[in-house]
Amino acid sequence: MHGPQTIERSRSIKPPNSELVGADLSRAIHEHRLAPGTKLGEDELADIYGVSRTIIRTALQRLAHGQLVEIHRNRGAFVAKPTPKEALEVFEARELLEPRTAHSAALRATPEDVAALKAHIVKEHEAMARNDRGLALYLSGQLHVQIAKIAGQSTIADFVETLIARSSLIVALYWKRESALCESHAHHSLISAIEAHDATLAEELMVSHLVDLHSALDLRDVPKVATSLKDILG
Amino acid sequence: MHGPQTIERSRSIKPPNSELVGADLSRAIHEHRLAPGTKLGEDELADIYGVSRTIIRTALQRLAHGQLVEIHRNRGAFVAKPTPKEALEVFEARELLEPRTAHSAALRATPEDVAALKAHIVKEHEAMARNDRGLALYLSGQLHVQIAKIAGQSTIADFVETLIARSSLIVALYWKRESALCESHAHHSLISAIEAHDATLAEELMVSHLVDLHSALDLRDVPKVATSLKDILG
DNA sequence: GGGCACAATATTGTATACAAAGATGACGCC
DNA sequence: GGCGTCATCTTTGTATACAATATTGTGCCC
Repeated sequence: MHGPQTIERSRSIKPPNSELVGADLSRAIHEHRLAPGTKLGEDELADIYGVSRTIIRTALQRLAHGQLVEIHRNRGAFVAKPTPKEALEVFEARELLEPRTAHSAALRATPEDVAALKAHIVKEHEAMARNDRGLALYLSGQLHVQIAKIAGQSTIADFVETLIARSSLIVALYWKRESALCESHAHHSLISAIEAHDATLAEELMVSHLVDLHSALDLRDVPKVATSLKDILG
Repeated sequence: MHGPQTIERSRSIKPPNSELVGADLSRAIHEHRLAPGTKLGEDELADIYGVSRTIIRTALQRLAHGQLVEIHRNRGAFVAKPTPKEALEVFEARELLEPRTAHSAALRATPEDVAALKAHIVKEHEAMARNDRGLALYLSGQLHVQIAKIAGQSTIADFVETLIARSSLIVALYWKRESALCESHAHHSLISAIEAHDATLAEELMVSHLVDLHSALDLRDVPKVATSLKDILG
């Protein structure tokens, strides 16, 4: 069984604060180590991270604001389980924002930016080669965030970051296609366009990449990771 | 002097929770009763609302995530003071998102939606007639939020809500023009276009409305509401 | 034997106590 | 007299204790 137990606490000497805890949980969700719907008990997490519930609550509230976690009053926090409608909205929002960020990024990217993107892709490949699906997925999302940041619109970049995070949950629930190779190819050509400062091409590539991702989702069905009850009944 | 002291605590019998406190503070910021840079001391707010610092801290953290409040570690929370760059980004983001929401809203608006928008405008007029600039400003922003919600994209509507809130701070800092009449007119024609389901027109009107707002800002200067020190020196 | 009511338990919500960090003011030194 | 340093004080950060609510298990009644 995977769950909070599998999260390794950071090895820093100082006890982690809410930001570190939040980042760690966020990463675990990104990498699909925490499945949608998983209960995030406060005492449990407090034990794991070696801090008081105060820290944990702060971290959970932060994640809840980013809609990675749902908090039900008096019932606790759970890894969010986006509905098909929400999933659709997230991808529609991405299709609205990200082509624009790709465009701007292509115009503004410095050689250092491009180098960072390429280094990122290398790590992505390594993770895939290692068959580390979780890490590959995380890195794949972070590339989109990085492009948004290069675009120099930190406000929109923040939005994109939120959307990417939620996309990870959506992939966990609604992904129907196994091969992720196409993605890697899409990222390559995208970076090439950015490197060549071909904004129009970058924008077009981003559009088709997102459409491709979007079409790899099966939003008709109920979530694969069903409620425990439903899971048993199904 | 204006400040937290002027906030009337809600009269409900039950003590307010963090959501209520956050909403109240948010409203106070929207209405310019709390100026950018104002210190939001935890004990002070706890006294005002009659709750413990726990509640206040939760509320402040929520507001900080929406960038209405800045929290500096070990220094406390302050009403945010967007820089000119941030202000520009907020309006660029609005110019990217809101025309789209106006377009969708025009296509989807039900008669009830339109009625609600008109009722909203009436309240806006009343507030202006009463010379209640704060309330008028709040309502003016909320109209944009309402349009985004009618568009049926709750994800994007959330983004717009954030941007509107920050816009209120930006107006407090960078507004150079006194007359707000044009706004009212813009809102009128926008609603008419939505009522007529003329999506293209609604989109265009939103663009020009935002450009108009944007151009009414003076982003070259440093914030009007200066740091206390600067204020004295200037 | 099934279902409802109630009690016991576990978990979250809130308040408070204590610790740590920054801000302020006084004192002494240059 | 100005400036730096140290001590005091205020304010925030964290942990813990207590209260309130939801959940679960038990027993009774039908």
